[in-house]
Parts: sequence; C-alpha cells; structure tokens
Amino acid sequence: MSTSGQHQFRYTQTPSKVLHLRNLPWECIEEELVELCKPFGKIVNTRCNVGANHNQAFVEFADLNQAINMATYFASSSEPAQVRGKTVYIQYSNRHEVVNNKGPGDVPGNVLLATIEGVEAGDVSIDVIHLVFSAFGFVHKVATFEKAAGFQMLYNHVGLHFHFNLKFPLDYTNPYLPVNPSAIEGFVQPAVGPDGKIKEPESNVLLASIENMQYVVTVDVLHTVFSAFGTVQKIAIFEKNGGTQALIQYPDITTAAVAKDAIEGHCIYDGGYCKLHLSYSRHTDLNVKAFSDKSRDYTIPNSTVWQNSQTASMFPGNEFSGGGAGPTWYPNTQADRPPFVSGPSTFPGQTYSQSSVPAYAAAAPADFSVMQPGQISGASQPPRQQNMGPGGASHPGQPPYNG
DNA sequence: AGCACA
Repeated sequence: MSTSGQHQFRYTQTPSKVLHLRNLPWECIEEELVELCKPFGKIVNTRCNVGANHNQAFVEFADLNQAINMATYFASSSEPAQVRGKTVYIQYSNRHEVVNNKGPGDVPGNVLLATIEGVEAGDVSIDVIHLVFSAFGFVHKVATFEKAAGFQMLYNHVGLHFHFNLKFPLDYTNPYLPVNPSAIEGFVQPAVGPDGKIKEPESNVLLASIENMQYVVTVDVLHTVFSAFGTVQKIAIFEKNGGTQALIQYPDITTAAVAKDAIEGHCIYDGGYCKLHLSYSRHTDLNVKAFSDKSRDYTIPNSTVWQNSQTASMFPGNEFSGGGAGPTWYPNTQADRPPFVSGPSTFPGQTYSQSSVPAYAAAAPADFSVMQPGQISGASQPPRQQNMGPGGASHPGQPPYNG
C-alpha cells in the first residue's frame, strides 16, 4: 500500500532529457521552440503540433542537465516561458527520447503526416493520396489511420503551407488503377458526385483556361503542375477568345478527375496570377506536335531525348517539326463549351499565408510548390529562362505581390 | 493546460 518514498506528485516527474511543452500557440513551429529552449542547451530533436489541438510539443536536449536547467529555471522564474506571448507550461516528459520529426542535423523528416478533414475523408483512398503526393516525387510508402478531427492542411518537408481543395467524386478501389491501361474501361462510367449531383462527362483530357496570365505559362510549366497527379501524356496550348487555354491529356479519367478537382481555381503563381479553371475536354487522344513551344507529346518513345535537349536537330521525326502548319488537333471542337464558371474568389496560397511562412516562400510561386524554380529545372530539364515565373530572369521585375 | 501514428 505505501509507496515507500516514491512520492509521485503531479508536478514532480522524474527528470528527462525530453521536455513536454503545452499551451503553445496553434501550429507552433520548430523555430519558435528552439528560440525558447536553446539558451539552456543543445537541442537534438523536437516534435511540435502534438496533441488534439496541435499545441503541445516535445524538445529533447543533448544532456539531461540542460533539460533540468530549463525546467527548473521556468519553475522558479517570475517570467513564465512564452511563445508568441502565450505562457508555455514545461514539464519533464515521461519519455526519454523524441521520436520522429528531425534528426540532429536539421535534416527534414521524410515522412509527412497529412490530416484529411470532412465527411468524405473516409473516401480518400491510399491511391488518391499516392497520386496527390507523387506530384512532388516518388512516394515510398503510404499508410492511413483514423484519428480525431484535424486540420485541412498539408505540410510539406520544407515547411511551405499549401492547400488542396480536394473533392473526390469517385470511389477508388483499384490499387493500381492510375497506371494500368487495361483498367481504364471500367472507369468510363458516368460520374455522380458524393452529393448525388451529376457531373459533366468526364474525360482523360482536361481543358484548362488560364486567367490573369501575367506570366508566361509554358508547356513545361503545365507539365510540372499536372504531373503532380499522374503521368501527363500530351499537352497543347492555344489561344481562344483572346485568352489562353490548354489541353492536358492523362492516360485515364481517374487521374484527370483527381487533377481537375485538386487544381481547379488554383493559381500557378502567387498573387492570383495564372489562375487555372478546368473542365473536361471532349478529346480523348490529342493529336499534337510532338515537340513545339505550344505542344508536347510525352508518349513518343524517345521523348526523353527532347527533354534533355533544346535543339530541334535532335528530333528524329522531322515530319512533325517541319512545316509549321500548326497543331493538328482542332480547338474548335471545344467551341460549344461554355466559358468556365468563375471559381472560388480566394486563393489558397493567400488564405493560408501567415507570418510563420519562411521568406523563401514569398520569393517563389506558392500555390503549387512544384513550381519552385529549383525543382522544375532539376526534374528533367536544363534551366530555361523562358520557363521562369515570377522572379525569373526573363521578367524585368518582381511581380507586385499584394501582401 | 497534462505526453506523440496504426
């Protein structure tokens, strides 16, 4: 019955190198933790946004005495520990190491935790998550689990905030559906949205209208954006009614549907520039020039040759590049399509901009993180100034970011 | 304001 000297008060846990911090401001970032804790010692690991409210954190010091220093200092200080003006309560954690997050060398974690909000969140399959995140590189593993309500935000590994307005009209059950052509036929069924309303006829080809095109949108830029959701087979850019439109062909409807719903209303560049409005095209297979500044066919076997070289002389099929007779597909088949209905009036990139966004986020297009210059040139392309968006060398000045 | 993914 008696605890024989083990008087375990609530406030006197056994010391640990790991401190548990609570009552942090919402979505407190690691840098704020480090600011608070580093005067007391070397921080080897942190984990923030813990708990249902994302307002708890763990900080692991290199040495136990450093953690004790901090805990005892604030236990007796007249000035409480604060982050963003909020009092932070500090105790020893009941664990002795911080799992996950960062390693000692500020190495970003390679595992992302994504929280999906909404009543249809359960319909979001692993395949869809895989599609979305494949936009930014090879996805090694995906796992899902149930948890309490969270936040409709995704955090990428460099801390940029971006936001997909995802709606998933289909029931994805086939794990290999996006890349298996033989499975396509099964998915040409007319689509009914989760709320029961009929959608326009789906297609594997998307028609994109580019609004407020203050900056050049090249085939390469579109390829980067739309490749986020699967293999892009063909792209064609053309002018229509004084505006710029593009057709983007995926191998299957499913991929196009995911891309359409994810991209619709988003801007390629921060500040509302190059806003994309998407609808389904009537086309199913574009007949485009294999390589021109307005079109690209990525399905030609040695297309990688072109992507690694800007010289048309490398191009083996001169019958396509010669005449300059213009595209061989027919944009006027789109003529009966109504212009896009105006999309959301707010841009996610602006909605979620906040003071914690690092400076480089403002210097790069923010809506699609794939549009960072480093990534676009690193993929398969040599750097091309023409492809640069805001900040690129082909533009004399910075875009007037409003913010 | 009270301990983290299955």
